Amino acid sequence: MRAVAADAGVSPALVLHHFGSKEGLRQACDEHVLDAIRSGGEVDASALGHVLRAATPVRRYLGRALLDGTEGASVLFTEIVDRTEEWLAVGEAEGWVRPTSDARARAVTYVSWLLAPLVLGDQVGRLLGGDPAETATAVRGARAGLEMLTGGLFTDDRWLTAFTAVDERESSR
Amino acid sequence: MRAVAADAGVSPALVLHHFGSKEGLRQACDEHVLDAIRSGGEVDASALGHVLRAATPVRRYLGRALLDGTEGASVLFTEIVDRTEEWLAVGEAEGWVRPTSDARARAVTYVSWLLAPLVLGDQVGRLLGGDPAETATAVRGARAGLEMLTGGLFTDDRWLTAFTAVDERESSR
DNA sequence: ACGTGGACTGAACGATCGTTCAATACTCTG
DNA sequence: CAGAGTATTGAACGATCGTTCAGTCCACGT
Repeated sequence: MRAVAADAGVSPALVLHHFGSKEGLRQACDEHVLDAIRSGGEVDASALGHVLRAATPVRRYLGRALLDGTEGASVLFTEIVDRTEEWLAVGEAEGWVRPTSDARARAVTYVSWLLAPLVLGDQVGRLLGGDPAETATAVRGARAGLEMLTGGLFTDDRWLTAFTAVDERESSR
Repeated sequence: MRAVAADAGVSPALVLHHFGSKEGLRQACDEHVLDAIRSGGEVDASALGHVLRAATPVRRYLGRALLDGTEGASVLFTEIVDRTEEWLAVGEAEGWVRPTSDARARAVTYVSWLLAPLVLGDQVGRLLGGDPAETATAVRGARAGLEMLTGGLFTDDRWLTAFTAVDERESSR
């Protein structure tokens, strides 16, 4: 509270006066960040660019909220997953998305992948180029990701079959 | 400190006696979690199973450490990325990994994808089945991920070209 | 001009935090 | 059994936390 007030150049008491409590301020921050993300058009996979280009503070805050399980963040996550699942279903029907055995799991995993560089932004940025706030860094990772999603990373299904074997061995134990 | 001591059934003073300070306890936790992960054999992509099956508290702690930029967690992240890049290079040479235009970015993105369900474990678990601690839930997501990496998600390169177009338009502005 | 309401502040309160310290209980070695 | 070292504790200290409150300053409608 005192740090926030100092950054804003006001007294701690004023922050309380406007937001009621610390929790009130936190909810206001949630709404602000969530609105900032949603305002980038419809919340679906096409928002990729907006999310990746989001300013670093917003990225950090969203990552923290997602991890802490904030109610607003959970709602946003579910929202993105639902729309992504629909979007992938359309693609499947139109033939530009491969069929899957578990549409829900694929949508959830896809979204978590989409959000991964966002949550792990500091780590990714550190290894991909000095400035984590630099857009070019995020773009570089995004291109690498799209390459993997287009045509795949592996040329055969050796890891998929290996995983299946391991999984069956584990679960039968 | 007091909560940790209460959970351990001892006094707060004893925790300080053993770990010196709160920071000392935190570093000890870092080492414990990191060792627990590393003990699952070599730290490379084959550790996928171990990481995914790690107990939920460890997962949560690692996620938080990764996000907070703990030194130990940063070292671990870099370590995994380096070994993954080597591993992918071998696969590329042997023909079971597709070539890429940016090996480093691909390794970083791959690792962040690997860690995503781990960091976002609560969200993923919530949408994939009631119990986030349940192994079956993580396995379901892992299979969906491997499917996407094997043969790809998209059947053509429409999104890759679309992304390239958007990126060039943005960067020329 | 006046007063009413909201923006805004400084000081303080109680709670909680990490930490210190003297003192006690316990467990070995000689 | 005596003694040394370790484990363990309760109480307290100072710092920081979110919050309260009485009061000041300022803008604006009548």
